[in-house]
Amino acid sequence: MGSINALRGTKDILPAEVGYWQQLETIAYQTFARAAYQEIRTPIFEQTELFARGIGEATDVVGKEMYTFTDRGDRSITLRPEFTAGVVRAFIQHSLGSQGSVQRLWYAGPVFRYERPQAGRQRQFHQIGAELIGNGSPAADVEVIAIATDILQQLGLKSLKLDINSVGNQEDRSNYREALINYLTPYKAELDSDSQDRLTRNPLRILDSKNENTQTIVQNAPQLLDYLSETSRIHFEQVQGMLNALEIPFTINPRLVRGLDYYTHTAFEIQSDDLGAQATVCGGGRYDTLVEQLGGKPTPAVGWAMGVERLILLLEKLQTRSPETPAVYVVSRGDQATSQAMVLTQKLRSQNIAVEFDLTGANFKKQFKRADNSGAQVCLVIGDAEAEATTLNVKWLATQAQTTVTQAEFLNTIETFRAQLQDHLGQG
RNA sequence: GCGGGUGUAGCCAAGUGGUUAAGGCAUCGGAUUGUGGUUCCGACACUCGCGGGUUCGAGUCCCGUCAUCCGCCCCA
Repeated sequence: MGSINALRGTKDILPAEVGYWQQLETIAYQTFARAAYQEIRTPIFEQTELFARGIGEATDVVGKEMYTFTDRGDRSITLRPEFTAGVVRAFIQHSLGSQGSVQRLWYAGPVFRYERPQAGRQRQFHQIGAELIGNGSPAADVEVIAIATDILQQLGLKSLKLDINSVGNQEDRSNYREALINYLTPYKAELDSDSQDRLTRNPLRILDSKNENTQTIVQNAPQLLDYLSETSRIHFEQVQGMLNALEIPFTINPRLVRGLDYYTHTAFEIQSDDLGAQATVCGGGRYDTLVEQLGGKPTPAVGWAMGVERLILLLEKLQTRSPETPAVYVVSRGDQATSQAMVLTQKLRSQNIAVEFDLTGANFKKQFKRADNSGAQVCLVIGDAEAEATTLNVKWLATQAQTTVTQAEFLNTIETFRAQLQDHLGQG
């Protein structure tokens, strides 16, 4: 076949499933609006250095998953592998925090990672996320988590688990890192090969290895929570207290270590049991040093991102959504009739009634068959005879009841017609 | 990047080296040239993801490649 297909790891979102996307986007948009969050849109590509510095050179995302290329001006460009770095860059560039005010931001759009695709993992995928920049209180962490759980709940997604942890501040973490390396080094030979590599590069990630042997070794490792400073511990406890007050169930997972370098203090993840290996549906945390790291003033911040495709997978399992159907199907035959029918159709549409117009001019049998398949409640029919008399037939498909009215009268009583449609909708 | 499974029409598929590649759904045409959801008839894969090889003969076996799925890694 000489035809061209969508690239590996990319997908077309077809009409049959786009309803789920719209549902998700609508709910997210309304939830953000209620919480006084404003949308921000940043470029899809940025200087490579932004991500290298922001996400961390040692991370897998930067090390092996970025779509990086050189443009015609010899600049190194990268398709965004996540939103936070770009949003923070915009925050700094436009001095959004200059008044010392809090910025509550949300975003939605595609991101790109060069990975091997599997269920719930694509090379171009979509995220919806929130960033609260300029406030370091535990209440900020909780606000952001509450918005995430609110959205998921409105989507009707049950059996999701919220895990939280604290990775402390940078000092806590470097102390802990040292302790962990000291503990693990004697076992080095017994660790799985991935974990051996991570021992120097990113030892905290060894904690969540899936290798059984590694897990038994890690059982007795020192705990990150024991290395938290007084202020870090208090912060974490306050977060937990407020989550309890909001009756948002959570589990403390001391092994939860997120893969991006910028996290401090609170880290959290929301997972589903119904997605196989790619279980995380929402991930986020606090990142108090990132703004400064990217050249801004020291500014605390917290945020999360949701994976849209993974949520859609869950929604599809949960619901059978009927596709959008028109209320009215218009059938016509003959040039004059078709012209009159088109005028009627546009009038109805301008009155906010959903109308599908049959363009085929085929015999009435065919057109009625399509009318039936369309799911419309009512058929408007204009043939040669009706065109001659400037009338039309109104046929209710469920009852087969058909009446003839003049086109002028039909347009004058369009509100009555709409009410009849509502009645039929109501009977469902 | 590593390990394993799969790939026949728009969709679901039968096919286990031998004449013209079952069947179902959907679609289109007709029976019924102005009225639907039923029924009946007909059409719909010069070819089995793509390329090469073995063989008298390949959808079927082998190699490569692409895509997809599962797991690892990682993340949303």
